[in-house]
Amino acid sequence: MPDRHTLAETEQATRERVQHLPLDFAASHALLSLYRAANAVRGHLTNNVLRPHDLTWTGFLVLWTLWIWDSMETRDIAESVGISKGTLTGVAKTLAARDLIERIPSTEDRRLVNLKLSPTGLELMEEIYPEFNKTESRIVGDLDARQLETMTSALRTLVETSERD
Amino acid sequence: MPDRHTLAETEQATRERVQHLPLDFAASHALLSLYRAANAVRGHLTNNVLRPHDLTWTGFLVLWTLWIWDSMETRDIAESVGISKGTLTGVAKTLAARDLIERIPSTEDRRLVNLKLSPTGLELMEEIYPEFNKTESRIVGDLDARQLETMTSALRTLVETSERD
DNA sequence: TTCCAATCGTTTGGATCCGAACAGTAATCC
DNA sequence: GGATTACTGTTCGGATCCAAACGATTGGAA
Repeated sequence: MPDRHTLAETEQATRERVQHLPLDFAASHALLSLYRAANAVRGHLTNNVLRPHDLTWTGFLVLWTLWIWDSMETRDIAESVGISKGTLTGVAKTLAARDLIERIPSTEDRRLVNLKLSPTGLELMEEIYPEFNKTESRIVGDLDARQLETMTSALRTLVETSERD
Repeated sequence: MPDRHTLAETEQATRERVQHLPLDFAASHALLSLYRAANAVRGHLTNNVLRPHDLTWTGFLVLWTLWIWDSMETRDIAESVGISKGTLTGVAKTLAARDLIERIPSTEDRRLVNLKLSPTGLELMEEIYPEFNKTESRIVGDLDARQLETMTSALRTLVETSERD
């Protein structure tokens, strides 16, 4: 059992290392925790729920977005999922090859392409999502309602602040 | 201006879409916010602070880890940064090619390799980190101390819960 | 009408990332 | 002490990811 560094130990070491500089430790620790949490949650959901169905995290997010919004233009999907347009092209190609989504070129504006969940894709989402959500529920299970609400609200603020500039 | 979907609109649409299923909406919204926030913050810091110095997010995290802990075995660095061993090999190669880190094979156990910040790397970190932290501070600036503390604590709990199983 | 700037999705090149397979080294078992 | 097991960092193939360059299309300006 190697002695790995816990989050708390890392924070302590950080403080000692740069003690002489006028830094905002609270901000640093908060964002380090943010990054680690997102990584851990993503990894956990990917390995335990998505991988058995041969789905990628990004691929799942695209399917989920199409499930919620029925049909969307690719530019909006990319922005919603948080990936670049170029990345979406590749992901969509992979999903389309498995008949999970359909590509529907717009007739009004021939530059645009809409994506839509196929019947197979819809079926897959209705099978997977309850399981996915059950795992989500378990992950946040150690937080009480007040903590969860405050955290969610704070995270939303971070999104707005980061994207504002 | 295309009408993109905000986080709140997405949550509302989600609720309507899967209303008939017994789901944990609070958990779903919390983790969606978590993922979006991590992505937004990472993108903002990468574009505004790291890119001008030609540094990758992952590369910066490795440098930062070595800065805090002086020297580390690669397995611990990978675990600390949250990437696989194979990924670290590539990142370390890139950083070593720019003379930002040094590879130091262990004499006791010849399987092990230690990484260490080079003088150039140390200089770079002392230049970049104050700027990095200033941006971090601005990102969390819209949260009061209580919110920030609750959020950080909740995120730590998520890390532990996710990695426990 | 005729440019021309804006915007779409795609392609390209390079870096990142993972899981699995791998060779080398260390530790353990019998 | 010799064989097995465990663990290290590396390599490999395939998918993801981004920024930038690109061709196609649109719509407004001259």
